Amino acid sequence: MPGVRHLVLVDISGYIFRAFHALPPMTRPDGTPVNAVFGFTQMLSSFLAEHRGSHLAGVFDASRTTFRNEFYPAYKAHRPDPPEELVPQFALIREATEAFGVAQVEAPGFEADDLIATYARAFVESGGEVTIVSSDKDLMQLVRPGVQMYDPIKRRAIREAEVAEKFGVPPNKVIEVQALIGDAVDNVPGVPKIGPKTAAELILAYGDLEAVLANTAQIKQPMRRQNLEQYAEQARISKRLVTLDDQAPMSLTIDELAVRPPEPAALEKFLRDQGFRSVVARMGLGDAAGDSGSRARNSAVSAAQAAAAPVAPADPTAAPFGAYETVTTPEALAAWIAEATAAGVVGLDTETDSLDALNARLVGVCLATAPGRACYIPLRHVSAGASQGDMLEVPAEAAPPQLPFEATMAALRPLLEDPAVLKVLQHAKYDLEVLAQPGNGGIAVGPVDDTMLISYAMEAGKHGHGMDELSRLHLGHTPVPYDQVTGTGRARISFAQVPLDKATAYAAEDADVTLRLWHILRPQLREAGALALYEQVERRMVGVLRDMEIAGIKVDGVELARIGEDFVSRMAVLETEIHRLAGRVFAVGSPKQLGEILFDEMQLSGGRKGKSGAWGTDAAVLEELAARDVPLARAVLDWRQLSKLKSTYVDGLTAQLDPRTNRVHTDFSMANTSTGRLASTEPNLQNIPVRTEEGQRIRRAFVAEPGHVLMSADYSQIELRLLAHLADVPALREAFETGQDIHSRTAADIFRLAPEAVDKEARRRAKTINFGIIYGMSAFGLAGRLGIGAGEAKGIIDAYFGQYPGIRAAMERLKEEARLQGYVFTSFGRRLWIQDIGAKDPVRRAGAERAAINAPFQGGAAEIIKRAMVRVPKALRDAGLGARMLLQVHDELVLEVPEAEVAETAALVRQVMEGVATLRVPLAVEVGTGRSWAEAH
DNA sequence: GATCTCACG
DNA sequence: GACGTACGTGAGATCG
Repeated sequence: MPGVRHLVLVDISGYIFRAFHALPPMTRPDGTPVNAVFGFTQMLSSFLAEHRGSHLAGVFDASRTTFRNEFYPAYKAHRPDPPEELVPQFALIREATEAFGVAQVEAPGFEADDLIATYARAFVESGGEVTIVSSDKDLMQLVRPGVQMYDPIKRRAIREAEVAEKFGVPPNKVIEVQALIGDAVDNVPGVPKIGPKTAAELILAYGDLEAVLANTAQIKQPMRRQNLEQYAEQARISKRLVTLDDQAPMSLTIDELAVRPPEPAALEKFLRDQGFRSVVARMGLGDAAGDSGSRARNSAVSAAQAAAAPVAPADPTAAPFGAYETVTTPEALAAWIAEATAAGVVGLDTETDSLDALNARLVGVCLATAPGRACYIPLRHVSAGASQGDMLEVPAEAAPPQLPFEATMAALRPLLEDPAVLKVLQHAKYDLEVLAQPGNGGIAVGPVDDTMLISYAMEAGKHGHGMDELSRLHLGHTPVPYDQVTGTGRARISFAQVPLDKATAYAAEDADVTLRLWHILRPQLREAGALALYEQVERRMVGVLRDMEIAGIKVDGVELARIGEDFVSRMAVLETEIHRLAGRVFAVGSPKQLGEILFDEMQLSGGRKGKSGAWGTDAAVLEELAARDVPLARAVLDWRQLSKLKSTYVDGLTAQLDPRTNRVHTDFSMANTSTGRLASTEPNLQNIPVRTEEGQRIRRAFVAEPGHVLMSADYSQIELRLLAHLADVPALREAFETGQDIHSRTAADIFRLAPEAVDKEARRRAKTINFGIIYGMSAFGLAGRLGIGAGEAKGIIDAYFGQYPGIRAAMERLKEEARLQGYVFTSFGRRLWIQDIGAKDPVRRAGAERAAINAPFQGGAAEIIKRAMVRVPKALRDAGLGARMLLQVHDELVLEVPEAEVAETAALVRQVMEGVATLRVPLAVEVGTGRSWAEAH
């Protein structure tokens, strides 16, 4: 607010250590570690963008010894030296502070905390307000009216309520409580056996430390009373140690802390020297903010917004919902198009008769130009009574009045393709595919923002990203449910049959909600540190995946049918055999009946009941029985394999085949996984069989068009490379750098074998543990998988951590980070929220900790391949090559390549894929080609 | 609709 | 001392 004096005090010394431990290692191109510097610049830039005060200072610790050591020499005495990787960062952070134009405050003999106390007091006395940027509990004693704290990592304010939650007492009683508790890390002794709960209880009961000490006689617990009496003096010393001195010398006057604007050129130079291009872009410095298209858009948007601002600065949460217009005249249409063009940013939604974008018919289009202001343009509605079959030839008098399709799309095209008008959609890929179809206008919509992806870029794993959920979350509004408009089950009607008033209420609201969400979420990208991820990865993936889905992949349906017949006849033989071995006829596909036969009727041992009380009969159980010569188990395993392949792949894929092209088109979902991976549905083409001979036959049915081959390019050991990078394991780095077999190398290291002495079994064990590590596996889990005792497994794990000590530390760091913040980061800065990390149930919490360990590896790999997917199509175009990307399977890209261009394409694809990230280890890509996917692999 | 099972990385 | 035990997905079948 203008006129209010507001001092921001940044506890830089405190922040440095926390950022160093919270962030994954990062280095400058010259090898200097810079993760804390990066965290600091990122924090400072986003904090300052949001909360610029009138006065600003960065506060540092000047020296290790302070006035407290004079009366208590042990205070903070055995603090370890800062980690080697942190030392060079101190000076850089000073430079950063300078570059940001932030005044620096320090004083010999005083801690940063004392200076913060001093400046806060002085500033409040002068009538201003103070925000302390820190999460240090020792500063919480300073919170009071006019003084608040702000936790820069959790990004939340710390006021009286938060302090009371932490200490159980109000801020003015914090030092009393701390005096009793002490602090092991800082060597503040406190009173033995008194922890946070007891201390708060005592202080609440008696008022302060001296009152507690004066009334020990009343304390019922003998040990507690005795400790309080015996260590009274120690408690008094503790109180002096934790009490901040608000009369420290002030090296700068308050006036000298008045905010001065940073010098952009100096700041940009500093940031570029560190390689922090994303921070440069985020701060709008220099010319790093994306391609020319987005610049054109940005300027157009800001110009339009500036023009529109005095007219309708509608609050995205406050404007009323529901007053929408149905557009049925050319004049109204022209007015909406003009309004949207002038606004520069427009909410857009399409209504269709199918969720399958490639076969959907466009039924209507919605535009939203401001919160609460939206319209629906019906195009292909039919009479409510018309059945689906009538839709194409419905009598003209039966349809509601609406604009003609072709002319309307022609009128909309300039708007939808206007590079100066940003189109905002929820789940843009769907609408873009619909509109790209020739029968639906054949419009190439752009530029586009996608609220679903904006949300996903910031909060993957925290919640879903569907429109209804986002609307409830951010707007506090539940949109009209789709089912309420069309009905459900047998009574469900096509959207084309929905009467125009109901259709408008539903459809225009979607566009309205989408635009409102954009107004709220888009500005958050910057402060969430997710802007680069969104702009450079997620946003560009929309078009890439649209093209892949439209391309599809060819499947030999005739071959599939042959395979199916073979499977059916073999299943029949097996079924007869199974019934004979079981002694009676039963449904082989029923796990319930199978369990009863094996464990009740045949009385076999080794059965396990699940939580529902049913016998478990999964493959692990049956394999165990088969190994004990139970022929029924083997027969069922064989039957199940064929059954799975037949129903899911032979029949499932056949049903999805487009009969005109013999291709299947999957739908890649972009915002479903908690790790940043894609998922593939209807059909899922990311789980096509590969591991068994029978499964390979399915894969052989995926083929290239004549004159082409399929090319498979997959990242070799990408997650283990990320492990070597993230945990910085010299042995693993060396192995990857020199192209050794990573599992053999691990075997040699942990079993202490000469390289030539590593046999298959040793390698297999090492492989199991290597993968187990990135899943957070326990000794128990390893024992189960290796079929060895828990003791032996523990020995192997100990040997592993002994050889690769960085790994244990990295695992602990990830768990701690997740516990502290609720999320972890990938190496590329994506935030992945970990569900259940704060769960009371220890089993669920342990599961969440494993997820926290796995997430950066799975998520990091996902991000690497996404970056490659953004670059490969452009590289192919630039090189004049005719290959198309068809599929992504987590670490693999499948392309369809003209036969004559195989060698050139392979080299280019590999070069792009290997070059998308610079880790401490090289990326390696293996490329194969063949007529079928099986051969290419 | 919940549960089990199994296909993939 | 007991608990349960490797991460992330999607699809099909059975059963209540």
